[in-house]
Amino acid sequence: MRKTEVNPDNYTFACVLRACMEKSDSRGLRVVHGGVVVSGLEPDMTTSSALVNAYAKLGQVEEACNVFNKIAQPDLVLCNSMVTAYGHGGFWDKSLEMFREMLKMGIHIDGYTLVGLLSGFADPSLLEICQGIHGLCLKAGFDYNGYVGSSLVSMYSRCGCLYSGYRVFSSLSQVDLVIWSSLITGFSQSRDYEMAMLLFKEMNMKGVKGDAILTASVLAACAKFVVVQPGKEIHGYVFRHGLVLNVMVTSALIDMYSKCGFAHLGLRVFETASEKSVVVYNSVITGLGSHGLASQAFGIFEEMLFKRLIPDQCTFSALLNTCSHAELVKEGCDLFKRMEVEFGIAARTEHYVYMVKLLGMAGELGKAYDLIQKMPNPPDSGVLGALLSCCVVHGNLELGKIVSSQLSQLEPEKTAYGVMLSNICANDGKWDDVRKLRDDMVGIGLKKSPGLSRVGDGNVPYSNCNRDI
DNA sequence: ATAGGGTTAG
Repeated sequence: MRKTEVNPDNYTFACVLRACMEKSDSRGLRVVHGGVVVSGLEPDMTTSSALVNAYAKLGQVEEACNVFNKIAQPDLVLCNSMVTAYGHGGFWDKSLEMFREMLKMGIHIDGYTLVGLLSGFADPSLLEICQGIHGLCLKAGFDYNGYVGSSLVSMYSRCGCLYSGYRVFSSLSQVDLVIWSSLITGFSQSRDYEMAMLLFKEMNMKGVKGDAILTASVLAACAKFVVVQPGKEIHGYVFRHGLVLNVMVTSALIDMYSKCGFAHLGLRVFETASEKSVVVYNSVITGLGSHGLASQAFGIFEEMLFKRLIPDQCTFSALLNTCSHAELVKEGCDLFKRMEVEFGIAARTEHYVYMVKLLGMAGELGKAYDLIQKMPNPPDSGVLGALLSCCVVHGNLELGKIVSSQLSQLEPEKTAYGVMLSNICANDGKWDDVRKLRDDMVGIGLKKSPGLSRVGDGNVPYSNCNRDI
């Protein structure tokens, strides 16, 4: 088009911007934005709206805001885009402010406005505001709107109030797949796995067929709760409903089998899959690695490189996890270096956790401590906690004291760290030190609540189960 | 030209 006489107009740019958004192409987005600026076209609602959406989707809310501010009299669609941009960025307060601004300007809100606004609320502390918005949805007559309905259901589940979500669900006159999906996913994410499975069955009985997103989500619930039987049934469901080719379903299946202890079944799903994404590879590497099958996991990584797939941070999490399970210290250190040098991926907190576990469990506590000192950001409780457990395993009281004092500064009310430290003394028979440490905890008003574990009997699924048993 | 549910990672 650029090589012909035909010039792009605002709508052309909006279409191309949408493509950049769908492809998550930040560079392309900047280039097209540049094209809009130099095209000589007046900044208009259509392109601005597309720009706001694209920047927000790629996490650049500030840039979205800049675009928005250049328009003197934004219309409904442009305002909706901005409300949604703030909502998706997690800036619920700014989203709400924008919403109020719209009302002040006399703009009549619609379903898009409410969906955008609702998407920003994700914390139990915001429940009252959420209820207010819910009230507004009812008063403005949007209770028939399926988009608003599903947003309300997932908003309530994000705020930890799932039974309010269930009431919204029950009040809807038309229930489609996405609304079912919001509800079922909500229950499985709130750890109410049994309810999630029950609703999934009920949905199927009503003749609604699950799609890839919902099926992957239900499989994730099976993985989280370590129940292979329903997982297998859903594997059959996947075949019957033609979902085998979907990479999301494939990775969820691999993960489900691996988490339930059947790494070989996960591997079989992997081998028979025709479509394989980076996530599919990551899932199978994680599964094999967690079962100590390091050489197979490395083999799959090689295959991935051979197929010219680009490994991501998660791939290296999986690989480092593999090394720590198989006590492969040298391989782990090499991979940690390769990740940055060869693949340009900066080490994140979880990568440091794996490295600490790898070095620490091998008895290289000094090296683990040195590595932590070199972290770009100060270590959080996850990294330090990993190091403290290694101190317990190797009976290193000296380092254990240093680490646990750093931990108690980060999380003063957590009692487990003091107990771990006292266990080092107990293993060494130093009962006077044990008593002193325990007395100190009581002295500052800390009380260790006893641990509780529950085991399923093989037929009855675990409820509230602890996977470490 | 704008909406809703989302697989892998401590």
